[in-house]
Amino acid sequence: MDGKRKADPEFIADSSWELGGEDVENLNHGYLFGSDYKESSILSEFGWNIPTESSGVCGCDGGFVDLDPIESGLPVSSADGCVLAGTTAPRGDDTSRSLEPMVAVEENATFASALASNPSMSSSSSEDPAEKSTASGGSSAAAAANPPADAASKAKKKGQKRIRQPRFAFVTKSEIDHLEDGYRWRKYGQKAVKNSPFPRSYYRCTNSKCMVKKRVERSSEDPSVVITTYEGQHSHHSVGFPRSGLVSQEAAFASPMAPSNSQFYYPRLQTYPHENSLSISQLPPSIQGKGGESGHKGQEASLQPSVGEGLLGDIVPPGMRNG
DNA sequence: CGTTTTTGACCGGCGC
DNA sequence: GCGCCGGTCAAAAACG
Repeated sequence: MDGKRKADPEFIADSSWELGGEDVENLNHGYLFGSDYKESSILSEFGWNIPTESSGVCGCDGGFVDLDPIESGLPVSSADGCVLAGTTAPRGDDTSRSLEPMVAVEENATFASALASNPSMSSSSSEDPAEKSTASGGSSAAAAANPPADAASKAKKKGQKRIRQPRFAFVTKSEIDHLEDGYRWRKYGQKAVKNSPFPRSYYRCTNSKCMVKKRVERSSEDPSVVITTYEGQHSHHSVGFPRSGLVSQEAAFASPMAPSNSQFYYPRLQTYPHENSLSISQLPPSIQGKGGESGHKGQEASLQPSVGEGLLGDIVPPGMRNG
């Protein structure tokens, strides 16, 4: 009707990156970044200091994969199978705009923790436009006070092009779409994705002052893969997330995946026996290829500590939790 | 009763 | 210029 506010002019709608189909099968835990950014840059923007050395979270050789989808054509996978997905490689269809940084994580949790280990960041990163000031419209919930972002205001101007703000995408193998990350989110929309049978869900932080948004979708190629994209930084503390099972899980994951020199550690994963998902590495070909939807948990159960409800744990980028 | 989810429609950008 | 698509809003419904 009348007032529909248009999308924020502030950010470009670029959801171009996508997981490489089969390549994703190997995805266990790794990090991926679009060619546009370098991991450090991206992370920095979010206030995350993740070591980009060669060791990543996973035990694989290269936890971090700096991919250049565009040029290489992507999906990259490390020898160990760490890997990754490509980002926006021009699929030919349409969206081939920009890439977003992507991180692949194993089951839900890992990356969260990893990131969590680096708490030093101020949310004052440079531009975190309050995402969209457009929100002014305020939907029902949060829109109340959006960060003053002057820039945002300006950027929002119609004539101006939105500044593309860095986004951080995580690829997780989980049956749960919405992984817990310590913050409360309110779903404000869902849309069918063109090349995927799975819809994409849009979430916004419930904190009235926080404009952080999150996009969650499943890979069309591999239903068991969930792609979570964060935008913006939280301007408040997290509500807290479950930390039970921390020890055991941590240990379990740590061994196999955490490199000794890595700063990452696998934190607390919560175990939800019934909800659990599968470990990527152990996915049967059937699923990997796209076998069937991941319908029920337990399918493959897992040899690894499975985390049931998607728990990202402290995934929240430090910068986002500054409050 | 308050909050969150669902769902259809609208807006803007981009490609053709 | 037109059509497609992603992203968001907002009213109603559902849920705790």
